[in-house]
Amino acid sequence: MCFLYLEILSRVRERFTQVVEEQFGLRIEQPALGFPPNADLGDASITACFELGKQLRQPPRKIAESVAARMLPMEGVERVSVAGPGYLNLYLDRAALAASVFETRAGHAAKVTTQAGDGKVLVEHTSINPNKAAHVGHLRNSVLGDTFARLLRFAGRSVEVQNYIDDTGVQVADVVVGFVHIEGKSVDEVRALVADPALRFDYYCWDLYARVTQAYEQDPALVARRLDTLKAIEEGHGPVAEMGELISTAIVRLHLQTALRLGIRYDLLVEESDILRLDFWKYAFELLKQRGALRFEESGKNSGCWVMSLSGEEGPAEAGEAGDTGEEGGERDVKIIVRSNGTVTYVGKDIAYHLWKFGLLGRDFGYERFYTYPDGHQLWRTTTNTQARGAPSFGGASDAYVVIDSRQSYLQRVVAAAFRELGYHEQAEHMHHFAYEMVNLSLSAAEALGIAPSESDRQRAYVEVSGRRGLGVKADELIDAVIEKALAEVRDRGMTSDASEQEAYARMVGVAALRYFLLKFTSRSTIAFDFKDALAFEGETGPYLQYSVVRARSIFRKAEGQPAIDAESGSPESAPSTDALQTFLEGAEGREFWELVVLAAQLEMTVRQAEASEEPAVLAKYAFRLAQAFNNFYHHHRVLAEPDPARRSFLLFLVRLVSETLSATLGLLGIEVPEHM
RNA sequence: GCGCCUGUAGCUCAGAUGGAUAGAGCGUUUGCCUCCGGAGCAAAAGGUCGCAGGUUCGAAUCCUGCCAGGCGUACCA
Repeated sequence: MCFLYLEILSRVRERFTQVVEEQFGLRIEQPALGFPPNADLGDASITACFELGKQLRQPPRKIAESVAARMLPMEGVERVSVAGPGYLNLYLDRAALAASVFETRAGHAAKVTTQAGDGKVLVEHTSINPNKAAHVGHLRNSVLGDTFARLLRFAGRSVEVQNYIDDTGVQVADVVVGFVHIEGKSVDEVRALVADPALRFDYYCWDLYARVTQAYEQDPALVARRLDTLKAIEEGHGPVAEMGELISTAIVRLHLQTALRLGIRYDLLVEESDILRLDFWKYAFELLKQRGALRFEESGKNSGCWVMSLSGEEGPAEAGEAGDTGEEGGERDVKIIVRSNGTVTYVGKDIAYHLWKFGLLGRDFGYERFYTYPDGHQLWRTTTNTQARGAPSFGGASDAYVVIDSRQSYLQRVVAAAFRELGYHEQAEHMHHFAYEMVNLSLSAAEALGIAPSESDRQRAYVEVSGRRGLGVKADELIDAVIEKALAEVRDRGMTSDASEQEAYARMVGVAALRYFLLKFTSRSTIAFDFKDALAFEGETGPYLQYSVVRARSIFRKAEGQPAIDAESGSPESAPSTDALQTFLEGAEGREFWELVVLAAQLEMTVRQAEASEEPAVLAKYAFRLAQAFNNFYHHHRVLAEPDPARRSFLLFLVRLVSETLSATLGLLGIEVPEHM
C-alpha cells in the first residue's frame, strides 16, 4: 500500500465525496483540498464544506462536523478534526507515511506514476537558428525544456525530445551572405574555418552575423544578394546551398556540445530542409484545402493568397459574435498561409510539422544517425532518404509541447486553429505552447560586456539581447565563467587535491548554479540577467542544494567507518519498526521530524503540479524548501554522536529519506551531486 | 485601435484549484564552530500586495474601470 501524498489525497477526496453523498444526497465533483498553515492543524485539509454550506444552506462548521464523524476509518489517516469556521483537518498516520516514503525512495517500492500516461509525449525545445553561437536566452529555453522532459519521464510518460533546425531560413542565409559577399570566401575556405581547432566557428559567425546586419543598412545591393542566397538554399543545390548546409551542420554540432555541458540531450533533430524537400507542405496543403480550412482570395489586399480565417478560433463556444459588421467585414482576422507568389509561410510549414508530430500527415521522414552521446544514447536526424531502416519510430505523439518564447503565442494559436479547422479538436487540445519570457541584460551585465545602454534602456533598467546586433551573453562564455568560479571555490576548500577531480566537481557545481538560476524564475517572469546573481553559490542557488546532499552523504560515509555503528543502522536498508517510528515522530520534537517527512512525501505531488502548470520552477522551489528544512535539521541534531542506538538509527533513517528525495529532485532539475565540494 | 502578459519588502522573485498569521533569497544589523562539512544555522528590521470599486463567510488570487510597463497583431522566420 502506498501512502505518498498524491494517493492519500485522492483517497481523501473519494471518501469525502462518498460520505457527503450518503449523508446529504449530494454528488460533488473534486472537493476542494488545501494545506493547513502548520502541522498542529493537520497535514491536509478539506475546504469543500464552505462551498457545501451554500448549497445546503447550513453552517459549514456543522457540515464539517457531521462529515468528520464518518470519515474514519481510512487507510493512512489517523485522525480528523474540525477547525475554525469549517475546515476539516486530517492528521496522517505518521509511521505509515514515513515508512512508505522510505520504501519508495530506497527503491524497494514500485515507482509511483502520477498519471495514466498513455501515449507518447513530444517535447520540442532549443530550436536555435543554426547560424551563430547560442546565448543565455537559448539556454533558458533548453534548460526549461530539458527539465520538463525529465519530470514528464518521472511522471511515467514516454518522452521524445526534438530539436527543430531551421537550416533553410534567412538567418543561415545572412551568414552565407557574409562569407560570400563580405569576406569573399569559398566553400572550401569556410570548410577550413570549420575544421580549424584554434577557432570557435560559432563565435566567428556570431560576429559575422552582426556585421552582415549592419552592412544591409548601408548597402541595399546586399539585401538583394540575401534573397538570391535564401532561394538557392531553399532549392538545395549549388555552392551557396552547400555552404549553407556546411554552416548549419557545423553550428548544430557546436550547439549540441554546449547543451551537453548542461546535461541536455535530444532524440531527434528535425530539419526544415527535409520538410521542404519531402513536400510535407504539399500534403498538408491538400488536406487543408479538402476540408475547407483555407480560402483563396480573389480580390482585396490579400488577393492571390490562400488564407485561413481566425474568427471563432477558440472553438464553437462563441456563437453570438454579431459585432463585426464594420467596414473590414471580418477581413481582419485572417492569416496568410500561402503567399500570392505561391510560396508557403512559416506557419504553413509549422502546420505540416505538427500534423506529422501527431501522425496526421500520412508521410514520414527518413532518418540517419547523427551523433552518439558519451553514454551511448543515439541522436538521430531527419533526411530525405525514406528508404533507410533501423531508426526507432519518431512522431505519432498524443501530446506535443513546444518550448518557445511568449512572442510566438500568436503563431502557436494559428497552428492550433488550423487543427480545429481540420476537425482535429482532440489533437488541438493536446498541443501545448510552453511559453516563457525573455532573458534581458541588466545594466550592470551590459556594462560588463561593454555595451552602452541607450536612454530608453536606462529607463527600463535593462538591455535587450539581440543576436542580430551581436549583443548578448554567449552560452559557452557564461558556462566557462561559472565553472571557473566554481573551480576557484573547490580549490579553496581543499576537499581534494586531485586536479581532475577538482575539475569534475567544479563542472557539477557550476552547472548546478546555472541551471538552478534559470529554473528558479517562473516562465512568465522576464529575467534581467545579472552576472552577480547567476554566479552566486550561496542562498537560493544550485550549489546550496548540492551541498545539502553532500552533507547528508558525508554522515553515511563517516557512519560506516565507526565500528560502534553496525552496517544496518549506518546505512539503513529498511525502515525502523512501526513502534519506533511512532515514538520518534510524536511530540514537540517529533513534529519537527514529521515536517521533514511530510515535505519529502510531497515530491510526486509537486511533480504533478509542475507538469500540470507547465512550470518547472515549482519543482525548483520545492527542492530549495526541502534543502532548507534539511539544513535546519542538520544544524539542530547530531546524528553520529547520538548515544541512544534506537534514536541514532531513526535519525539516520530520516537523513537517508530526505537526502534520497532531494537527490531525486535534483536529478529532475538536471543537477548532479559531487562527492565533495 | 485590438489581443495576451506583468505590477507583492531597498533589490531579485515565490505565493496551484479563492482559505487560517502574505513568504524566500540577496542586501543591512546582530548572534552561532569543545558539535556529523560555515557553499551553513538563528534572530532583527523591512508590506496601503499599482490605484479605485465590486463579488462572498473569506480576495495578492475572481470581475469591472483606471494607471504604469512588456509583447504580439507581416505576402519575416
